Amino acid sequence: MEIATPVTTAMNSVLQALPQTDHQRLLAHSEHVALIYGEVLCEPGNAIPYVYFPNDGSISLLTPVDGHASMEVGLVGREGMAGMGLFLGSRISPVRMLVQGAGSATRMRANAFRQEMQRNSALQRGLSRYLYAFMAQVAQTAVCNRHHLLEKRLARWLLMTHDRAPANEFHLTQEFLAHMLGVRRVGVTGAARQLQEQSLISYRRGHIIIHDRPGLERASCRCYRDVNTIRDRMADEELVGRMEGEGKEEEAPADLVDQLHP
Amino acid sequence: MEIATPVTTAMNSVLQALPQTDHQRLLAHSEHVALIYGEVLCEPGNAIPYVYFPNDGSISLLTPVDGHASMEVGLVGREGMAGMGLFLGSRISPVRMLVQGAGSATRMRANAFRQEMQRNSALQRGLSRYLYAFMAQVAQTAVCNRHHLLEKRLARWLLMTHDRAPANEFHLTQEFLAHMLGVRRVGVTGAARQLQEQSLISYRRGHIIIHDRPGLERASCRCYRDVNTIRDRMADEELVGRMEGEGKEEEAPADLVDQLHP
DNA sequence: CCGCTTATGTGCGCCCCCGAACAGTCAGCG
DNA sequence: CGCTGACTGTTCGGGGGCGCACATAAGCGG
Repeated sequence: MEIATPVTTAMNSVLQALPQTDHQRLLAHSEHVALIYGEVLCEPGNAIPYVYFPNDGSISLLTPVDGHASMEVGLVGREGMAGMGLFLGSRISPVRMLVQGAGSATRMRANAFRQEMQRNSALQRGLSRYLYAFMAQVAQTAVCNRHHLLEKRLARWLLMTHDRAPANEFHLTQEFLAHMLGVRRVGVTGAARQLQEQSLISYRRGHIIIHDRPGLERASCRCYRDVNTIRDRMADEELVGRMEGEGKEEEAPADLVDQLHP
Repeated sequence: MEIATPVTTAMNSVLQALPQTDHQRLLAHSEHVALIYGEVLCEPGNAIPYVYFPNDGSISLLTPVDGHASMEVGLVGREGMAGMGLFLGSRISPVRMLVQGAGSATRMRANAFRQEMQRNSALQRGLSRYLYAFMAQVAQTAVCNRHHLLEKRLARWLLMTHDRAPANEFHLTQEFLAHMLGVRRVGVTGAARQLQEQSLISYRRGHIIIHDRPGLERASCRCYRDVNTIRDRMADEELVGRMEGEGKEEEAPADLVDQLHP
């Protein structure tokens, strides 16, 4: 199951999965806000003012490098929440939170969230599951940065953004893209042109249109699929867990040699 | 505060921070095991048989790339636990768990851990805090992979391993190192020689000796320091939180332009 | 229609790292 | 003592991405 193709009336998945009463109480302490392209919701090292549950659009999490530059390590859409530091017991964000795809979100003040979280075990479970998937995303980004060509990474990035966007087209400059991917703008120019020559996308002065999603998936590295697989497996496991209770354990050791010399 | 220089009689920090009664009950369901260099504790996609609380030595977490190769995204020593998937509600590990520095650990079966975790809120808090620091480590690895030269990344890796090792020297081949860093072995040969020429380390047939730790820190990229800073800030925050209860919030928006054109 | 800003495109030299193949060297063991 | 396997060192061409500088073009306000 994918995040599904963009729809106009989306709703945050974490909130949606909550029992009705929990959901209502949480909404009572929240507000609905627009996410504006380029807006910075929190700087690294600062206290987190709000947590955000995106409905559509997406929030990019950026880690600083060498004190000044910064690049994307994860992307939050309606499948999750931005401000997970609070969930883990810190008021301080280690990352920059940047609106990368315009849209809307439900937001909640830090203190309200902390209180709600303590008494709402369904919310805890939902966010734990999300965190598992998110960590897989960050880890995959780490290896992807190291191994894959820019063109494939760009394709993956566009797919991830498209999954979380309300439409097939969105505002997005090459300068911005270069910043996210941690490369030069001219690098993006070249990679984007190659995707355009394959009729997968088209772009024009900060406006990108996705034409051929399946083609884009083929042009992307496996990381896109692998991250989705891990997320969906987690979701399946949750369902099974609810139905049959506790499962059984399993051993699975091997040796390094198998990896180094397959 | 650093992880501190290696000592012979170390104890896992997460366990140590628990109240006496919690600690005892947890140990009653655990066992002490040796960590053997090169041992694979869990393969990605498999059920997690045990969680490990290292006392000394370290466990490397590896994410697969393109289905076969895999490289390190995080390192677990006595500051944490391996098998965090269980903490987040999944029985399945998304990463390979590989013993990278020989030593010892306290381990616990998956089911026992899940039961203990549910009723032990001190353990939950401790692991949440650790997870926060660990996520920062993974995120930093992602940007580090993208931006920093091999020599600096190697220095960082050696420092991280040294922090978690019981001695100033440890078994470690260049082939292994190349695997962790996601580069060719010959690349490691060159980078390691440069560190050796600066008298920071010496190595010989799978045996590395750290000679000049401060020098190694200077040769490393800032990522080493930055990750430690985040971890320590989290620890401080926890102490303050315990003493004065709830704090106050803070706003901190800015604009992307500040980042792109500082 | 003009000029300014923003966004995209091109060219050039450079260098780190890649892939592959091969040579040297130490350790352990029969 | 010599064999064998494991570990380290060297070389070569190639290419992706870098930093820099400059050229073009689309939007926008006056």
